[in-house]
Amino acid sequence: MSIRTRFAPSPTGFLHVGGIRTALFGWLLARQNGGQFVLRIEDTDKVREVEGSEQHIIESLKWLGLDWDEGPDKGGDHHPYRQSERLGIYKEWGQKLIDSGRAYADPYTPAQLEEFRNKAKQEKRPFLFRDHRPESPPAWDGSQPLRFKSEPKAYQWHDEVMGQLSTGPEVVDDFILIKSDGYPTYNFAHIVDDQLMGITHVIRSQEFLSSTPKFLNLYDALGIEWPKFATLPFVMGPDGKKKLSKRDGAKDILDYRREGYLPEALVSFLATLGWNDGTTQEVFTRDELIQKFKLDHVQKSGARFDEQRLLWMNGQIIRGMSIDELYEKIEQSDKGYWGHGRDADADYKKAVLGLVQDRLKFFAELDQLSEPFFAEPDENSVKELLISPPDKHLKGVPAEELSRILESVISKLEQSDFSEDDIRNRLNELLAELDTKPGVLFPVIRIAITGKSSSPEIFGTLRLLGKDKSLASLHRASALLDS
RNA sequence: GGCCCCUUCGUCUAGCGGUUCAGGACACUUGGUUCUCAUCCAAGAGAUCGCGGGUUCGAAUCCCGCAGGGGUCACCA
Repeated sequence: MSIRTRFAPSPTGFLHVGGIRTALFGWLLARQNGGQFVLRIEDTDKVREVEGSEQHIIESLKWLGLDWDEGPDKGGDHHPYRQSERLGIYKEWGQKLIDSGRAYADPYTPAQLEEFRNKAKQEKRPFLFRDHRPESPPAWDGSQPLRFKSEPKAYQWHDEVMGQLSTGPEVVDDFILIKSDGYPTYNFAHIVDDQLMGITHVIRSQEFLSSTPKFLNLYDALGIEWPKFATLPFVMGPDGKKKLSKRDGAKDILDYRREGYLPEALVSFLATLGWNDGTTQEVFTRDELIQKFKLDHVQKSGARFDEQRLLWMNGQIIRGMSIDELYEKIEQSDKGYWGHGRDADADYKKAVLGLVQDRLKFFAELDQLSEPFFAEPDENSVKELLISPPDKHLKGVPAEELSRILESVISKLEQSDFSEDDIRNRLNELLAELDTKPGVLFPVIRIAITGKSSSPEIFGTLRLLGKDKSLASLHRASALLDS
């Protein structure tokens, strides 16, 4: 039988890395077995719904390359894929349960319920709704909540990640199937839909673990065979204590796109957050993941989300690309990353990439790193950096000395054909002639031509800037020192 | 509070009874790559495997307690 998994977010805002990882694992499982991945929107809570969420979720998944075979935007054999469009189905299934004596109308008001709860609390015993089952419940007319009539028993089941699990009958209680507004609860709707949609593996995060026995009781009442369960541990926030949440500042996954992270990096990072293939491999391509991913290698404990590691992984992938690949990626993502170089010539931009690739960790840094190649150095920065240099080699070198060095550089480079080799040779000559250290000469040149205290290596930078611009900048710096 | 889950370097993890006084990666420190930042390469520091009992010739690995953390007990998902 072919594997079918689903990702079933509720449209209550954006997706963060936690949600994406759940989607990713389901997607991987489906793809590696030639199965299907279904996207279902669980929009049964009209109060919490946030407009535009569905589109946002779809965009996030698409960006990461997690494609689905059936979903609200593309249909499928089990449509519709929005729960709000399936209300008739839930009603029908609710009726089935009433008919078989496994559901009843809940006659209590919220105030009455509250009273039951308080009383239980005072008596220091757990509250169970089934202790208050009405003797002769009213006929269900849709205005009352429809409740599941549970048959408490101890359960034992297998979880693909957590292993063997068990609980006693005390956790199985009567819960609401359909709310008084006519919408089903998650507890009911997901079971009906998973069944109807032929979902074979229910992959979800840990907060549902303790509800599972209730679900099992409902599967049994409906005569449905249990699917396989895979419960994923939480992705923890930076403090390592609590699960990552929007409340505590978890970022929208599309923020990473904005900052110029690569989907390949996010996918690899998220997959290895709580999973590994047992080797020392750290970065995986999508295809490798599809091939190697195993649910039983998933960690049981929560993993902290470490943005440092993501940054490193993104840099790794950027460095692994050819210049043409890198160029295309940036063009496709957002030309705005170029900033000052937005309108420059493609070949020139590629040459710039050749120099900055090694220090580029995410695309949003590109403007800052590449600025010297597109804009004249800022005079104030040049002045500042030469007169009170943070550079340890330059510290204490008198202005007259710097001025003298700059003039020698100018006269030396005026004779150069500005090939990289020639520049190197001539500057090496100059080092010998002036009896200065590279630690002094090179920073002076760097500051003069870039206005920055750090930049790519000096010979390549000079070559790419070209003779005219380089000399002009050197002249300007020299004049600044003299003034 | 009841129930359930979890517990190896700061972080992500390898490890599934012996070849491990615990291996890799991120981060950190130091050195090298004519200069900076970065990359790359080396090296270094960093975990008495939550604690206490067992079982065993032998335990991070099996069993039992305890502690700590988390989750859940909604007409939210």
